[in-house]
Amino acid sequence: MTTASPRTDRKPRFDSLFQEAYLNLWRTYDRLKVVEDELFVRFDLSAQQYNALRLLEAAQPGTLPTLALGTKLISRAPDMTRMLDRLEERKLVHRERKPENRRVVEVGISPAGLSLLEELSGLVREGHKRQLGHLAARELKQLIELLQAARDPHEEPGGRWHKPPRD
Amino acid sequence: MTTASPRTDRKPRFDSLFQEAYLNLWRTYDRLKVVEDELFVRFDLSAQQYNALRLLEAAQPGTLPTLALGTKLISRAPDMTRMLDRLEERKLVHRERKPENRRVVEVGISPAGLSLLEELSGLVREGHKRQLGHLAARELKQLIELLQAARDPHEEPGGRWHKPPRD
DNA sequence: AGACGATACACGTTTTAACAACTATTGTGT
DNA sequence: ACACAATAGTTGTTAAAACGTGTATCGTCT
Repeated sequence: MTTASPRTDRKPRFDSLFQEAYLNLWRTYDRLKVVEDELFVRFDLSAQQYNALRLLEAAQPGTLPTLALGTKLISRAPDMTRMLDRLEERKLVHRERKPENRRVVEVGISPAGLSLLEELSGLVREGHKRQLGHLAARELKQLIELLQAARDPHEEPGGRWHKPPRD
Repeated sequence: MTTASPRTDRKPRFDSLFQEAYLNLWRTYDRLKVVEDELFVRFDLSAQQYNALRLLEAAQPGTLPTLALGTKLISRAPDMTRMLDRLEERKLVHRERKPENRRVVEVGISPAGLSLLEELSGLVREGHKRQLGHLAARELKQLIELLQAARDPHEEPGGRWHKPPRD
């Protein structure tokens, strides 16, 4: 026999605290993503592509092999080739097969790519402020800490995103 | 003149604390999503489809108009019709045009849909535990609070996801 | 009652994502 | 040196997302 009073006693909207946390994470990501996408779409970029350009900028003046770049992205990308095809077509990156190991393709950001990043930098900063500008620095730091702790077991130990041991 | 020592002094990986928080959010969502997707893919479901089924289950024994269901989803879905097409094809939901207002299509979960949810319920619970089981209840609650605060200005006041005023 | 705007979906088309299979190149063991 | 496995990308194919447009229905105003 089930208690059926769908109006008054709010049934616990979540199955567990874990689920509640995850769904809140999902929802929050989705809402904030809207703000960011709205910005990038004006430049025919995805957040992922911007992320790639930023990584290539950071690698300057060096370059990165295609798949190495793929593993550094925030969100995994199973199709680096075509993503870079699109960026190369727009002359934002350049690719070159290395003579000493003809398997790897080195990717670097182009002057056009760098100037696009510069053009975007102010807007991106404003965008992030619109996303989270209402939170105090203390809250932001705490949020970052908790997010790191949340994903910690799901990161590879050596990886770029692994939380450094506190102290 | 720029200080160029790419090895030792780690340049501040983020432009601002806002960006650091958002990218941590993105990364954490992406890592935890992997765990969830891995589960659902075995049943040919997406997290979004599961979410829809859960909402229809909660609406039981009633039904929901197509677009009303769309707005309740965690992540917005601009193509409810075809998503429901797929679920209907698998007999997990049923649809019916209302006679008194022939514009709206009411969607309800089917017995097959309910039994799929039941089959999944244990696995989903385990999945969420694998995602976040390493955090203490106190941390989870704090994380939820912060996530709510983070997205609060981006939610419609009346909406399902709006934070209830504290006290 | 007929015109007009709003509502609720459905559909056509174009981009991406995702997965698997394939090619070229290099390293390794015998 | 030759076979074989491993590496690094690429390409083909299928499925899903995104976006704008189209269609039926209803409400409202005159």
